[in-house]
Amino acid sequence: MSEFHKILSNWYKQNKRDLPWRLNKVPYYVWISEIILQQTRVDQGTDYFLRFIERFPTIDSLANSSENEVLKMWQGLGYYSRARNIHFAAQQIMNNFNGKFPVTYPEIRSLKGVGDYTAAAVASISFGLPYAAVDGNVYRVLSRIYGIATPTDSSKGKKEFSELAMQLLDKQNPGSYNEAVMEFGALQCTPRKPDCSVCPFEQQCVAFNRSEITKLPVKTNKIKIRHRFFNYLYLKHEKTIILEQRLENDIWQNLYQLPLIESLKALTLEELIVHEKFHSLFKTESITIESASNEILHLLSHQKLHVRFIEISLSKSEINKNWIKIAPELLHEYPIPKLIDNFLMEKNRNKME
DNA sequence: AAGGCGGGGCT
DNA sequence: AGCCCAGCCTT
Repeated sequence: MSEFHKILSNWYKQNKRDLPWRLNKVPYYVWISEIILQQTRVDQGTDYFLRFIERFPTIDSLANSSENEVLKMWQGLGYYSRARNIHFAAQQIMNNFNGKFPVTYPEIRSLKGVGDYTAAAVASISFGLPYAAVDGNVYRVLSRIYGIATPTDSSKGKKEFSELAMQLLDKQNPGSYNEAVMEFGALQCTPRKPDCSVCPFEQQCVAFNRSEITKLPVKTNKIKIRHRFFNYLYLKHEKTIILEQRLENDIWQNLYQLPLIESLKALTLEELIVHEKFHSLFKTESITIESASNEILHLLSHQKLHVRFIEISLSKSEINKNWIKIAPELLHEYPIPKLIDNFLMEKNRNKME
């Protein structure tokens, strides 16, 4: 056992967390946990994992559910393509692998939503196969200990780090090795303010010895924020409410929302009612706005949404084709962005009073 | 190679 | 306000 493995495994024994997907390494559970944890903190994903496997205990039950049901379990977690891909991949397993979770790296990698990282994680943790999982934690830990300044979001960097990770991999215990590096990155070698005074790698850590902890890892990517203006219509028709599905290739794809008028800038109510999209939604001109909320700012990683809710009473003749008319009691069946859900919950609560 | 995709926590 | 999180897919 190399010095690196010795230090790491010793640290892991003392600091390993009890996480639900570590109790039972069946591939289905490991797979679901890895998808949920993509770009998602353990604290945020844990409850989702427990609810997901309770609702869909087997690959078969997942494959035979509707996409709406799967998206509903994902509501509030973000990056919803993960849920759509999980659903699709469950059907891949039923159709291509006879309902048995695939047992080789290339087969696992062929599942929709499973990239190099997730394939390596599942293959090593569930099947003991010698593949190094390289995630954000691994980039950070290796870049610091070995003093590597190659940008982790470049193809050169991805290649360099994955090759180093494969060299370091403990091929006798690839699963626990991968888990240990990631756990070390998550708990000890943290992105900001790591407590290097209690780090077992303090002696050999290149970044620490050069006082370059805050400089590593290097990322070049700079994200640009796009501003968007959403005017949501809360249309009341007798006791029902109106939803529509977002089918565009955009945020919240396939989730449901209130009918939306997006504009290029913030609109006054006067500007809204003469807006082209507003007119195209309604057959008659006699629409009156009952009330409108102030602008709510909703922040996404790449977008800043300026959102307003417009309340309108509707006559029956004005139900649009693409609109779904539902009773409020059925809202729990529809996957809805958290932003919309919060608004509707608030409306419902007021009604109860 | 670059851009798009959520929501939340931390500094 | 900016960065990051057990990344992946599309163009």
